[in-house]
Amino acid sequence: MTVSRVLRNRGDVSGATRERVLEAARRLGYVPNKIAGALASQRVNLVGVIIPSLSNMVFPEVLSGVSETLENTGLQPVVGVTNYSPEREETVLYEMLSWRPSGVILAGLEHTEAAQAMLARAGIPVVEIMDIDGPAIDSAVGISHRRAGRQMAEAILAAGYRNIAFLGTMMPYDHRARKRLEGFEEALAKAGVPLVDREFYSGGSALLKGREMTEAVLNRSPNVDFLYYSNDMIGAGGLLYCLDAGIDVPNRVGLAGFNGVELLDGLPRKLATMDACRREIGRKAAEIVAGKPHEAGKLVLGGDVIELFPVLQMGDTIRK
Amino acid sequence: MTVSRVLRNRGDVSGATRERVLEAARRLGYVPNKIAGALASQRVNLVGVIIPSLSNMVFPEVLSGVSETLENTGLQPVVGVTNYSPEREETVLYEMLSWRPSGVILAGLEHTEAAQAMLARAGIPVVEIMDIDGPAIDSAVGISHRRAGRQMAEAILAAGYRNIAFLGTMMPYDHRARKRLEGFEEALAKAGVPLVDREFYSGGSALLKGREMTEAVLNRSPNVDFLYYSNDMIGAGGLLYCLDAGIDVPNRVGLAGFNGVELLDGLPRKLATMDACRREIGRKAAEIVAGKPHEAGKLVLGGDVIELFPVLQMGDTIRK
DNA sequence: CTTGCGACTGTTAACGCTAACATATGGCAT
DNA sequence: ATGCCATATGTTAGCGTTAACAGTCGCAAG
Repeated sequence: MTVSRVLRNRGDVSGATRERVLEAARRLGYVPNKIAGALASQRVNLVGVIIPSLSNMVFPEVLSGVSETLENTGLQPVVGVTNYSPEREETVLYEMLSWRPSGVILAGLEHTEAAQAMLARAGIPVVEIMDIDGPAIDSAVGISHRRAGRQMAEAILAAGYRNIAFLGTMMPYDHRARKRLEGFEEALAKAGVPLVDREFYSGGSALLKGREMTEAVLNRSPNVDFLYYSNDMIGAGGLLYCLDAGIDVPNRVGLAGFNGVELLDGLPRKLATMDACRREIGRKAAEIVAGKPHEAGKLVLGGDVIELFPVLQMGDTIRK
Repeated sequence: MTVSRVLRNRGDVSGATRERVLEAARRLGYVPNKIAGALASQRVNLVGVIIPSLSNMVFPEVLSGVSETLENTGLQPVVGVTNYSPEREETVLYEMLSWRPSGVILAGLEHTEAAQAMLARAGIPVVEIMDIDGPAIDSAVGISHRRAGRQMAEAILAAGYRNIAFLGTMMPYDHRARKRLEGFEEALAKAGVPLVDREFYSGGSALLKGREMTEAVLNRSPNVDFLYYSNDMIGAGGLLYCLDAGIDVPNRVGLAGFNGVELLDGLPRKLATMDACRREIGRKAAEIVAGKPHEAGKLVLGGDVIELFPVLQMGDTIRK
């Protein structure tokens, strides 16, 4: 018990004993067994973070926000990756919940029924991030992708473009890209402007795909004067293609992406985009998880829904 | 006990009972408590993976390799990020070991003394990855960065460049970048060619930094005819800068990076680089961890050291 | 009819900690 | 001296599983 007290800095232990314990622990290379500790205390300092992918820069940045905020709370993030598969998400979630974490942060509002049931019964704070266009299980932090799509459409229309094409991922489970496109088309429709062309891809180097898709669209639909990309990486590829091909950007063709990735800063011309508040989302989500247990000891049922507002960055690829 | 047997598919249970158990579990939303399970069975299906960063594409790719291989073994990776800080690595490692994982995979051969002691005493497979230029605690999978630096230097010299500059990260703890530079300079020295200039950076958008550093170096040392970058991202920035500035690549100035990132495929010209075998390293490391326990039940002491050999890709930025 | 065995289910004692309570020890006011 | 409190340490009983072993039952072989 005294050892336990020393190692957790809890309760009174005399300086001399504390020293003796620490010295012995050091000498023996003793590492406490958190498994036993967690079982006994019914407390686990882990927070599950479930995201679709690590290979674009967006989720790692969310993760940074989470880690940053969790750092001083004694909580530790444990990440799981789903590859945009709902079944995989369910499995990962089950695995995580079986370790009884103090909270779960996961991307999106769409989950399998079983996953939703697990989350609802888990009795811990659950924060769904990135998206707020839909009902949340508990808390949510994110932006409205539908609104983001609308806003971009409005900006493009205001700049006078009328022959607009969409280029994006094929992933059927990238709900946020889907919602952006929906909002985008909705705003176009309201102005009586149809989407002239669309092109989808999956896998591969996004930058390269952006080039290829852009070439394909411009060849197929020579009258297109604006390309809206579902993410900045393919948008950057498209921009590089246009510059190579000597196409006048933004006069002959305008371009816009989504996310506001750092990479764009190094490009010859700045791509128009909307920053998705990734780091901020991570921070806020972590705050919710870290803050919840304090609230009167008993878990509050209805969670908070925090909407963030991405700002449109016009860059150099939409004509003024 | 019967429930435990059903849920783990172990031992004999009649079909009827099995069904009843599963149905009850479903109805109650029962999620087994792995903490208790792990304590009782002394088995934990987690593998700690400790890496310096998630924000360049290199470690996420290693992670993919690890996950891929672990997928069919019942083991689950748990990642920890150190931000290139040895102290943080020590903390993360301590935290991980306190959950008694089945193995640890961590980047690099350089660790604090305490961390080395913990690893040596942990009694589990330990795989140090990315680098093999130095003594390993147990197993290691990686490439020789010193050799990689040498190889690149030799290729550059063979192409006839003589006024060579190095551009890289400042991070004092990026030992692998340091070793590459050491190997590079060593090979140059052997040919009697000194490094003409060097420039370091830290933080910020790598692509943008690459541009800025390249501009700075070319202004400061106009006679420089080759730029060796410590990673592909800044190399790509440099390449974009040169193209923008109308500098003849590879004749007036040659360029080379390191890593072989996918991004390069989308660039207007292909940057010379060396692929660091990232995914393969992840796979091999995971195989070692997954394979170890089988070996006669008792942990083998001396681990394997697996050297991989990166291939030099000349791209379009070294003259033939 | 007994024996033995396989299929199935149950019992008991850990696993290594911590919450909660119990017990020493010493100082200080009464 | 007495009681009382604070400080310091010890004792006990779980936490929810699983390993190991102990039954029970039915059936086929001897």
